[in-house]
Formats: sequence, structure tokens, C-alpha cells
Amino acid sequence: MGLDLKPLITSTPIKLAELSGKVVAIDAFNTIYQFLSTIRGPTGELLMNGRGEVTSHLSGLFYRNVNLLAENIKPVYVFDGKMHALKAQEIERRSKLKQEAVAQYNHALEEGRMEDAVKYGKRTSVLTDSMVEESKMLLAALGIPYVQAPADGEAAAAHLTKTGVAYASASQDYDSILFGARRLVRNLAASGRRKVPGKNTYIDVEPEIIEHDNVLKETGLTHEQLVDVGILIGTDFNPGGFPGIGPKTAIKLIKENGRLENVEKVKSQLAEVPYQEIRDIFLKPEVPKSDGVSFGEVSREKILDFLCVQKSFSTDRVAGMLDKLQKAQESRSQSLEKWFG
DNA sequence: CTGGGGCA
DNA sequence: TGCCCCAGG
Repeated sequence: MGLDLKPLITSTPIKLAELSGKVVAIDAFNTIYQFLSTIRGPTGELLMNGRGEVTSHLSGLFYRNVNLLAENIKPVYVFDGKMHALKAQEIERRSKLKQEAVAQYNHALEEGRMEDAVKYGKRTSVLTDSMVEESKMLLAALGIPYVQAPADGEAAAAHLTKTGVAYASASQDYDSILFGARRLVRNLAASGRRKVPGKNTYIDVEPEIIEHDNVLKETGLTHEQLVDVGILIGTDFNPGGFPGIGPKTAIKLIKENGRLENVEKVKSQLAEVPYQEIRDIFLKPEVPKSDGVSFGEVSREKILDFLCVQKSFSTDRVAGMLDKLQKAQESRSQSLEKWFG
């Protein structure tokens, strides 16, 4: 599950409006996966149309992106490419957790424990090829560009921030920082309130931004050293990291010893970890060949056909959202005309 | 996750 | 208004 840099990093709350006019590179799998986990019915089931086709991902993508576009934020979606062989172990671990969750979900359903069903249902999400295709179709209809990453999507998103194509990378995971993203935006969403997993309580979750330069300044580490800290804590490429070493210890060890090879405490275990290869994944990532992205117009026709005709979304709702977006865009171009005539 | 309806 | 809660597909 990504890597836990949170204790080492200070983030700054940011208003959505502060991202107006800026391009934000969004990890598509990360985002769609969250929609599949969160957007569910009262018994923890995915949203589906009459033909049993899953629509949770489309619902999330539609509402989220209309809100971003209405704020004049320019999203670029980055889709994962070929998985690195070192990630196989982490994928296997997740798949086992999913299998367990499916069993617990069915069990909870049988016993009528709906709160548990919802809880376990969230953990069973599987992202299919057709969901990816449908997501791309919807993005195209919204005029939103997407990039196919050769390898890790986070790496490609980070690259877009390095080349200046994007202002920031948006993801819930901290991997972007290790991949060298200039800025990472977390909680990029419209609504400020989120329901806490178990209870009936709500917490305020606002968008926050993490600057790569600040992370280095505050920790006093180089990018290379930060990657070593990540390897000690554990990344997707060495899940779990080194036993007994958490964020605090990891940063202390690297500050004192400069680099992984010099840390006496882990020397005996180092031979079993392909740390040089993992460093290269983060420091010399495979990136997309072409950098250009171009934004298109919102196609009301295509969206209504895809979501309402094909996927049984409510025409009133979808059209209403599109009206709202159009008004936001019109009022912006009118206020520009005031200045530039 | 999000919009919208019901309600203080 | 603002908050809570539920349906959406």
C-alpha cells in the first residue's frame, strides 16, 4: 500500500481555487480504484446499471472531473503501463487480502451484518480492462487528455511535473515524491467531508499540497537519501521494508550514515534486498516518450449517449451537471472579456 | 464520492 | 443557510 512517508512530511492545506488554471497529473488507477472502493450501495455492492454493468468508476470520474473543470483545473490522467517485476510480490499480497475480503464480505452478507459487509466490500474492488477502456472513453468525451505510461503511472505523472507540463501530481500515495514529483496534491476532491470507516462520525478532509523542495529542506536529505529512507520503511518493490524500522528510525539512520550501505543495523539483511534496482526505479524511471497533452471541448452529446443511453445514468442529473459546468466556463470567459475586451 | 432533499 | 442523510446505477 504505497509507502508511509506521512510522519516525515509536512503538507499545506490548499483551496481548490488555488489550482485554477493549473494542469494536474492524476494517477488514473489510484483514482479509479478509490471510486470502486467508495462508491457503493447500502449493502456494500458496486453501483450497476440494469444489465449488471459496474458504473461506480464512471460516476466518480464524471462528478469529480466536472467539478475540477468548473474550478478551471486541468486534469491529465496517467494510466499505468507494464508492472515492474519487483512489484509482483506486493500485487500477490494485495490479491490475497482481496480473496479474504471476498469471503468475509459474503459471510457478513449471509449473517445480515451490513456494516461489516460495506467494510469488507470496499476491500474487494478489482479494476478490469473494460473499466479502464470506459474511463478513457468518458475522459475523451470530457475533453480531458490521458497519457499511457510505459511503466509506473506515478513515475510518469512525476515526470510531467518535472518537464513543466503539469504543476503537480495528484495521488493519495506518497510514491510521487520518491519519483521526484515537484509537487504532490492529496485529497484532490470537491467535498470537504468524508465519512470515517466504522463510525457515524465525519472528518474534514481538505486538499493538501506537498512540495518536493520543502521535503528535502525540512528533512535535510537529498532525493537519493529520501529514496533510501523509503527503501528502509518499505516500498511497493520491497513491501514491509526492514523489520523494526519505521519512518522515524529510517530517517535517523540515513542522516547518521549517509546511505543504505553504511547502515550497520541492516548490513546483514541488505544482500537479500535489490536496493540498487529499487533506487533506479525511483531515480531513473521509465517515462513517456512524448510530453505533449492537449485539452478538448466537453462533448455534451457523447457524454449523454455514453452515460445515460448506454449506462442508464439519470439524464436530468447528468445534463444538470453539464449545465453547471457550462455556466462556470461561460462566466469565466465573460470575466476575461471585461479585462481584455 | 457527490448532489440534492428534508429539516432546524 | 448549514447540516445530516440517503440514493445514485
